[in-house]
Amino acid sequence: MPDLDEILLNSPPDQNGAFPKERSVFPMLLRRAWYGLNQAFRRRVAHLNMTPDQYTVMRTLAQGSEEGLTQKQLTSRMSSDPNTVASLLDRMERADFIERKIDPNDRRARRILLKTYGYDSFQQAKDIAVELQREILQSLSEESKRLFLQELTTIADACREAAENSPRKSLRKD
Amino acid sequence: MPDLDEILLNSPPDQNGAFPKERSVFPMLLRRAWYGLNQAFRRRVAHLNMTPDQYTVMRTLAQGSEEGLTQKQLTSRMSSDPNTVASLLDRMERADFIERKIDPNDRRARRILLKTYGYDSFQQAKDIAVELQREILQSLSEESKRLFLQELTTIADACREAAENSPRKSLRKD
DNA sequence: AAAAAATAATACCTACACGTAATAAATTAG
DNA sequence: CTAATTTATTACGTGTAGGTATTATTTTTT
Repeated sequence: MPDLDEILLNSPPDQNGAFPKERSVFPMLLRRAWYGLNQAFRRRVAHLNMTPDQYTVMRTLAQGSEEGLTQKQLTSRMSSDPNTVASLLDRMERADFIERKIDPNDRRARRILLKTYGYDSFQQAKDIAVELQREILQSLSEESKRLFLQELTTIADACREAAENSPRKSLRKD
Repeated sequence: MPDLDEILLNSPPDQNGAFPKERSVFPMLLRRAWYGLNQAFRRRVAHLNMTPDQYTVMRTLAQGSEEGLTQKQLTSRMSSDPNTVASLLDRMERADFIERKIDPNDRRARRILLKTYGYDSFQQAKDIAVELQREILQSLSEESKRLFLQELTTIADACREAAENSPRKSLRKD
């Protein structure tokens, strides 16, 4: 007795009436893609003593303004969470990748800056990231790739949207 | 000075010559989609005292055979890792969702079975999962949805492939 | 301008990802 | 048939996701 998801989304049963062994349901596919991508990248940059998420921070910083980004800005640009970003930055500070400076305009905020060592490590990791991305996207034709990235943009926005419309507990102020 | 990824993958600059604020690079999009999906689902099933990954376990078990699955099988079907699955199952056992029985044919292996409470919780979560999925995929036309799931299957496989071709450290036996 | 509300970050907690090493049972080799 | 090897799981460590509560500073209200 297949579930609803299967009826909605799965590939049709094969000649034996069995469903293909790897479920083609959307969350499962996204899971496979995300974990696969991360595992590949984690292994390829391990020698730089850097993790995939730390690379994401550096990449975001490198694209940010000269005066650095606040943790708030980082959190938003990375589609992440303030708690996660804070502990990520703790480790990156200890690793000498970045430094935190208090924002002169708002002393609650900290501006995050890439240090020289961080920037150099980032440059090396970037080549690896670009190559990995190329390898993976190569599995689609030029046309499919274009469509896929477009559709994925729509889906990513819909996921964000769904998250925002699913309140944490209660947003009521009693 | 935009990086290579931008040249390869980003949307073109807007009228002011600036790149759109949300990067359209593949890993960033995948990140947004995955975290958004999980956050939405986590919040919607929080009242069932269940996490997204625990749901994935239950879903996989519910689709498995009558005699349950071994942790090895679970790990593979979830595209996960033996360590992660072991600790996930520890918590689910304590929560009374599942039970572990030693496989009579291979006493190294444990067969995981959904308990009644787990099955009932799963049934409730499933409706929420199906609805969420519907909401998200609704953002694409029928045709785009079909194409997208097809392309995502290809990409997910390519990611898995890349991970497997990126060895952990050395696989040489000296 | 003092009190109240909002905001940036942290502290602390549980859950998960995944690496290395250990353990135990099954399989294979000599 | 015992020894070496492979295999399923666990033990333990570090890093990330994200929840609630607290702290420090701004901004708003009266």
